[in-house]
Amino acid sequence: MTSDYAGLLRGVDLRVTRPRVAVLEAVQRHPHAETDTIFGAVRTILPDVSRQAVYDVLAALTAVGLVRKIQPSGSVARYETRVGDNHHHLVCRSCGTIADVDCALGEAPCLTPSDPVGSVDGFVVDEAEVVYWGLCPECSLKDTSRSHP
Amino acid sequence: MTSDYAGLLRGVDLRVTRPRVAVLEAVQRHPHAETDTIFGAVRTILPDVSRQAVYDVLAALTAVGLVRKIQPSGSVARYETRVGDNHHHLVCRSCGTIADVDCALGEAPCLTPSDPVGSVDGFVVDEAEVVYWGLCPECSLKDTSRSHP
DNA sequence: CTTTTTGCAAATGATTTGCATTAAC
DNA sequence: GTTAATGCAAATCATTTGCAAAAAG
Repeated sequence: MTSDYAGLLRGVDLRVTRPRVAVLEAVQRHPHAETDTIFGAVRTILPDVSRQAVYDVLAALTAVGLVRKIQPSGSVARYETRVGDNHHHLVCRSCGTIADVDCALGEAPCLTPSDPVGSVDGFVVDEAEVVYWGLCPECSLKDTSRSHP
Repeated sequence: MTSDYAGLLRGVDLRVTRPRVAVLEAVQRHPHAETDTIFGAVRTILPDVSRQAVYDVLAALTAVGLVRKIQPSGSVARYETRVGDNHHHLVCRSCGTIADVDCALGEAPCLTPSDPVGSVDGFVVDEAEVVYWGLCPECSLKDTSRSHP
């Protein structure tokens, strides 16, 4: 487990502050959490951090690549510390749960989305983002074939 | 070209109203347009439609599948009339332009995203949404290797 | 005529912005 | 001591909601 958060911050030339360490830890512990959850988790450790500080920290961490921001269609922003590898997400239409997928879905091979994948119609593509929509295990048991929760 | 908008509406049991026809036509003429653009286009035909009516119409049309709503990470909602086929999108990081991609990117095969693609980690997946991020032809000429516009 | 749509106005809610204060280095 | 981070308050802005008026079938 990478838990030397201070070291991570220094490694990217960011000042080590308690809010930053707390946010990093919160994101690590709550993968795919939205800001509100992260804010709550941070507050249990540092009761005085402001919501804006959390936004700012998340933006800073995202900018340097220590966390990844994900935001499937219209939903609120979510964050994860798993970065660098190119992985995708499964999103539950019913409860919003997100799970990681490595790259291949069943038999289909992935699209090698990391570094420059080439050009399409004159576009220079540098990333392929894949979101799989469906129902998570719990919801698919409940909702079997019904229209809406 | 499908331009029998009234017929399309009747076909899905939606009442034929001028705002609806105008919105359908506007989305047809401005693929990937955001609500504001659609609103403007509709207003050139029907100067009295309200913004809320446009939102409502778009929601209704989306619900019955006459238009598709797309919303790449955090950006505003956009709409297109190309529905039913499973196609993906190229999004320009710099100017926001969106282009359609059929399914394969260069050599990589697609992931057969339309109907049930199976289950992953207990998830029942019904759709794979792919967004290719990069620079459109114009922007890639301008921005060649510079950090930010 | 009955039900669906539209218009209007106000609310929501996540995120951003500007500036003074404070903490890191 | 400087510069970068934080706190605070107010602003933004797309989208939603609730209800009365108008139009479609």
